[in-house]
Amino acid sequence: MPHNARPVHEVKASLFRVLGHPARVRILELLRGGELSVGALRAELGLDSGGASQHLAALRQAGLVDARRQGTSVFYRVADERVFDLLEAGRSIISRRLSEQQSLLDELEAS
Amino acid sequence: MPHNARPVHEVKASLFRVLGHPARVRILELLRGGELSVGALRAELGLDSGGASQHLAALRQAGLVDARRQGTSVFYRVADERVFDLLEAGRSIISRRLSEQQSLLDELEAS
DNA sequence: GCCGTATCTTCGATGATTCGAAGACTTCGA
DNA sequence: TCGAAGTCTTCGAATCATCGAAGATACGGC
Repeated sequence: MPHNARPVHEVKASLFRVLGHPARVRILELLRGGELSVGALRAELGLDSGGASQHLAALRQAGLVDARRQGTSVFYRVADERVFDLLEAGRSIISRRLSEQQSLLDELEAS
Repeated sequence: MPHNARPVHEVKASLFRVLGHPARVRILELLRGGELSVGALRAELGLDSGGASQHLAALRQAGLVDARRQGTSVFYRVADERVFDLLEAGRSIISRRLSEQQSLLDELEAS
């Protein structure tokens, strides 16, 4: 019977906080297609090397990605496919919000 | 053909950022059982009235909860049941991480 | 109208995150 | 061993979120 120093909701919150940055969301989405090197990610994201490393470090610390070195390049992949469930749930909530807003606009226009 | 001022991943990130606070995660979990008044939430969370309102305001702005006033009390409910998918996906990722850590500990102990 | 209860907002201080620049480290090939 | 490419870390400045205290607002009962 372990003595849990950190309440569950705190751990959960810190997981969500890691996803709370556009660059990190995009990184995960890019990694959906398979592993990518930092260079490839940088090219897509338009980040400088420092910024890319910082965000990747955050994702690594959170245990969401794994890194593999090959020559001078480092390749990243998602560590747990379930992050995509998270992203998908997020997408679904947002798309619903947007379509509700759209309905409001339509009503407004029709009145 | 809308001109989208905000890239999707930014919207997504801000959704996750709202969940990036223990108190807000707990609020949503408490609301899983149905609507609750601010007073009831405060009692569970141990928050002062200012703090509770601030967090509830954040959730409201994000469109994750709706409020209903009845007398002097305000009752909150989740606006979109899918947030629970989000929380559930988070729980699942965390629980996997924990069980992996546990395996490591077991190995260590057995060696 | 006035009071008490419940909730919300605002404000300034404090703490955490992010950004950009600089330099350090690792690996490979010449 | 040296240099170049790729990645990582560190630092200070700027930005953003959070906390606690105080006052503002909304409602119902008297």
